Amino acid sequence: MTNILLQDIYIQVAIPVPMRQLFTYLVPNALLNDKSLVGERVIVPFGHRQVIGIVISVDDDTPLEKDKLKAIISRIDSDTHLPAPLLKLLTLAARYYHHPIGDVFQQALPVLLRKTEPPKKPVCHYWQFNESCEPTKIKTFKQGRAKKQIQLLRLIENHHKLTWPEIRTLGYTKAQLKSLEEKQFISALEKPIEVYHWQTKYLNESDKLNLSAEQAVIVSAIDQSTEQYSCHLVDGVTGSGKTEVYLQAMEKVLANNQQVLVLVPEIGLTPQTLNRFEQRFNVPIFLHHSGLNDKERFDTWQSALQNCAAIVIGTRSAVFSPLPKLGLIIVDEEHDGSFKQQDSFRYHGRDIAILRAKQLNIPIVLGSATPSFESLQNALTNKYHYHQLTKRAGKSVEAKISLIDVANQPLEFGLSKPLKQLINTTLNRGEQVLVFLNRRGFAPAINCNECHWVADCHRCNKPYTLHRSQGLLICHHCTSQKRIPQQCPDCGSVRIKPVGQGTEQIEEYLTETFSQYSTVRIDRDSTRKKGELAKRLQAITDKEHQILIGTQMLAKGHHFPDVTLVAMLDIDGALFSFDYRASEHMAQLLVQVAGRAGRASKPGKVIVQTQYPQHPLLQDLVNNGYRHFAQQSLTERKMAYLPPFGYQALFRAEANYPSYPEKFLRQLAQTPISSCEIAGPMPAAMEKKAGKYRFHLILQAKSRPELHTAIRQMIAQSQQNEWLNKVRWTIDIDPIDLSW
DNA sequence: AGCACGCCGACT
DNA sequence: GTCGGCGTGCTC
Repeated sequence: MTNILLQDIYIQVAIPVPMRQLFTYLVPNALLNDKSLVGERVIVPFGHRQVIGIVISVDDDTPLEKDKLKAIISRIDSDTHLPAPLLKLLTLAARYYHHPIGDVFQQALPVLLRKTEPPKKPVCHYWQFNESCEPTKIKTFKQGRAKKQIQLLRLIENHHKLTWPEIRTLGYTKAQLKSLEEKQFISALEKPIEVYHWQTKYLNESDKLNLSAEQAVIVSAIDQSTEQYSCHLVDGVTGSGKTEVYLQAMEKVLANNQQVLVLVPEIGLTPQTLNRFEQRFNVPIFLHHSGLNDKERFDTWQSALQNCAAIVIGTRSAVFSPLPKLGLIIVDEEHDGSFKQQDSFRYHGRDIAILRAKQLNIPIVLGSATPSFESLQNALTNKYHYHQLTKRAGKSVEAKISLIDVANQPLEFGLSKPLKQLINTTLNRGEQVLVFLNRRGFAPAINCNECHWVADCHRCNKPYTLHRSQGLLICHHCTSQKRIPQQCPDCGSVRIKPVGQGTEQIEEYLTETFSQYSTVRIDRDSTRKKGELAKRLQAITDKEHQILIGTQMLAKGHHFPDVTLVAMLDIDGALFSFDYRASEHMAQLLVQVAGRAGRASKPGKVIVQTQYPQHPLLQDLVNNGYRHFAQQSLTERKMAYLPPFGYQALFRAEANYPSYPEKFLRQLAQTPISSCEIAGPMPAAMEKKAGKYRFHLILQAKSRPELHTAIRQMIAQSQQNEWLNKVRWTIDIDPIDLSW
């Protein structure tokens, strides 16, 4: 390592370690060329190993001791150079969330960029119906027994072409595909992905709908601000035509040869969304979600970067797609909690999207039937353009919500008599019923009827959930499993019984009670298998089932026009939660579930079972609707300086011993800071989880700058904290779930 | 997060 | 005697 060969060029590199800093390196003369280093990946010596880092900036001087610096080993020169705006976005995000910058880059980039060898240029593999094969051969095949293959063939026929990721998401295997290919019903095609250029036939006009007056106003508002930042909140009930607004807003942007980014809450929604977009636009569309493997994700990333993708549809992390010609961002179901990452780098996909739109000077559209209170507040104070879609397409009416008081009446498996009667009459009319219970498993606990012993998970100190179909007790907090005990370990009694109801139990009960009808359950357990969710949803649409039971999975995206009765069994928990957001989430869930049901000719009805029918929150929601409810809650939050009127940060610390996290946070709370309130340290609502003891410290300020200054002071102080190395700790900016 | 260094227990 | 347990400290 001689310094003679080195020119005075110092680069700041983001290294994948959990440290809130950049590392400075020298660049040997031999590695300099006319390409800018900024945004490039480099291999650097780091401690006793070599790692891949990303160059954040280039300087010609450094305050560090120059002879202690190391030189980079090599540059990974390829076509994976990060565009400057994305680099800036990630740097800003790291600063805003006070998260280690190396980790921010690592999480935002596809895993394959962690490797030195970048995979080759993506090609698009797809399967197409073979027009030249004999119709008679197909006819006989379709009457045959290879059910899955027949379904798949039909799908490929209907879609003209399907790619492997799409086929896999729909629940089919490579084997089934190969088999169809061997029979020559379909053929595999591949083509290199090309740079996208606007073409006259990019739009399928025949698919286009006429806009209502309300919709037209929104579209023209967005169209008028294409060259500048503007945020549009589209507040519209289910079926009011939000998607059509998105599509027509995208039209101008695509015609302008720009790219569009669409964020959706979960993968469950992507195939549908893709379908609708593909029918309208003849442009390359790429998906980005957790169902893709590393190669596929990299393909999307690369295609976006090379301007081969016109539209990227994806979940939370798609907000970091490199889109050099991004012209519009759409965040669908913006209120959805899944936009917030709930571990390590706790960013909010929607908020990053807004930051990105501001940075690029482009419009962004947030859509929801139940906007988050933050967004509503921004709309009411004119930070966002607020658009309401009040009319449902066609003549359908919004479902009416009514309450059933269950405080003084016996329940059978969680269902009241009047509710059972309603279910019965609805089924007899030949209509479908949806029973909603946000608790999977058979029962949320089991206990001993003699000594009141409860089976608790020892790692979390919380009751095990009984999963009877699997014959197991499963802890929903740490996923640990245990056999069901035959005897009470305390008193030896065999009278061990389930307590309370979960979806599994309700399904069993309803199947027995209404045995002439078919029942289907939709929750994480019953849809674990790939394609199972799509299959069950299709079966519901095909009216194979009359009774639908499910958790909040049922509240997302899908519409069930033949469901005319929605029953919500247990929402009381949210009425008395210490978490001030619980009621917001309850209201959103209720309105979302209600929106799943009914159509013009058959309006839906929503029944909520509650012990507290007079509770002001419920009364307000039922009588005055979501928006009034939201405004009431916002008034209350304003008085208490709660978000969005105050700004919060949550420090979490955990360790294997209960005293460490508390001591660490107590010392952290001693940091001299101004204009911020500190609450805690207090044990987390789940003090013990997966064997670790957890404490919280909440910081609250009346302005963001004050909050960030205080956090910076506390981070600086934490270096001297004597318990620092005994705990793991993280910062959560704008925390949503305070319970863990 | 890795990875090395270092200082104590149960093995051939 | 030493293999390896994981506590501690460092990384431009």
